Amino acid sequence: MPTVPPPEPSRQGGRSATAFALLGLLSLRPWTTYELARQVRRSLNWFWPRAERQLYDEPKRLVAGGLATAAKEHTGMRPRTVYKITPLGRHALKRWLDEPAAARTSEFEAMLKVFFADAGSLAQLVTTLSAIQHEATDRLAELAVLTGQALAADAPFPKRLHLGALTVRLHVEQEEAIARWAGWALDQVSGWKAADDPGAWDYQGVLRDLATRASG
Amino acid sequence: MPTVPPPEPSRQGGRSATAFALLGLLSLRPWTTYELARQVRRSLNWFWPRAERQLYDEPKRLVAGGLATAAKEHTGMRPRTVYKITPLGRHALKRWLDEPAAARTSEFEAMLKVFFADAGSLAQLVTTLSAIQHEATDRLAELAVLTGQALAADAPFPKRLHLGALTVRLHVEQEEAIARWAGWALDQVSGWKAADDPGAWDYQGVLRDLATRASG
DNA sequence: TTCTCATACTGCACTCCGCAGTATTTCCGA
DNA sequence: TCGGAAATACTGCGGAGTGCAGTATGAGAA
Repeated sequence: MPTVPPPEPSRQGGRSATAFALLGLLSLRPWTTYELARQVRRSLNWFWPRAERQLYDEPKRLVAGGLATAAKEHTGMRPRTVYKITPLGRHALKRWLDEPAAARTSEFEAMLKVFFADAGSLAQLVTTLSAIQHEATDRLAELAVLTGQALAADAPFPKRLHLGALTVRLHVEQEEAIARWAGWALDQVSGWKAADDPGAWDYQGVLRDLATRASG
Repeated sequence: MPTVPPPEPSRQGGRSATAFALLGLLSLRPWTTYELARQVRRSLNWFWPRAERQLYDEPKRLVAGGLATAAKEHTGMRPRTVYKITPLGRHALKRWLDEPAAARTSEFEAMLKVFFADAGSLAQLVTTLSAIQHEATDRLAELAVLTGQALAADAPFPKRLHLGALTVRLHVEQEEAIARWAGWALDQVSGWKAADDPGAWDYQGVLRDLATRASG
């Protein structure tokens, strides 16, 4: 038996997940690029963050592939482009749902600083941990606002709230987990002598606990 | 008075966080690029994933900036490069710890599929949720192995285990949170009529609950 | 009427990635 | 002891994605 060459599935016609993210939004209604950018920032940013710059290029590729159409419109002298999904686009979207998704990845520079904290001072470590905690509580506040808006009577897509409820719940739990962890970590390091000297802190006990939790 | 030009702090001499990730490893001991790549895969991959390709280019930039030195060695005919941190490199690493870290971001394509699940079938949604759950439990198993290895008597950096304990604990809790969420989500959708029709499911109740949790 | 903010983009340089390609060495089993 | 697989040790290329700067017009508020 050969050892695992399952070659990373090479997506739907070679299109990126970003393409399908935008196609997904286009399946709800037509948008201008600017609106698309705002919507990505509001919702998709939580699990598929992309720079605004990208959001001006990607729809052009969708049009080139026949998954969307572009209509040039005007607001006075100012031109704008409105994108609309095609039947081919809807079909591609459905098929994309069947393909295995890429593995989750996250970039967390602050954890890099925690991991290499022994190159600096205990004060630096405490500052980094506090910043992590702040970021998490800020995001929780943002999620609260978002959820409130979604519940308002004039919210944009009432027929899709069930999916919003699923996704938002994950993000709230993630942020809660991070905030809790940061609080715990701050508590633990308060007993350390230095960033490279945990004093009497029982890290072995913590690790043993994690080893069993993770395998159970 | 001008409005907000606090220009994003433009990292330590314009170097990327990836540069400091490798510099952090080099602060522990000298490594060859290949070893560096393996170590990044084993540890940093959890919070700072980078492709192997990148890890062959980045050390060259460190050398160009005087933060590391490169020594050409040989294993028989096969050449290899060993990188070593310089005093300037250690200094830069310390100063990097003082700068605010970039915001956390995560790419989670499967959640994109959950969010746009109403473009497809309920079966597709269930498959996606199961895959998410599997990925989380796989990672928990991986973390258990890693933790076990770290506790072994001949583990590589015994003086740094306290930092490992902090970081691993976050990852375990994150994966647990995702696995729990996926289980809950599978349970909820089992009562749905279709991906675009949640039947009698009380998503409003879920959202109201989240709104208060997130703001509390 | 002036100023600010929102709208609506493009170009450029750079980082980073995936893939393919090219060697050599080491190890393990037949 | 010989052969093949896996580990070691890289480079080149094209494309995705980013951040920043730059260029307009329109709408609303002071």
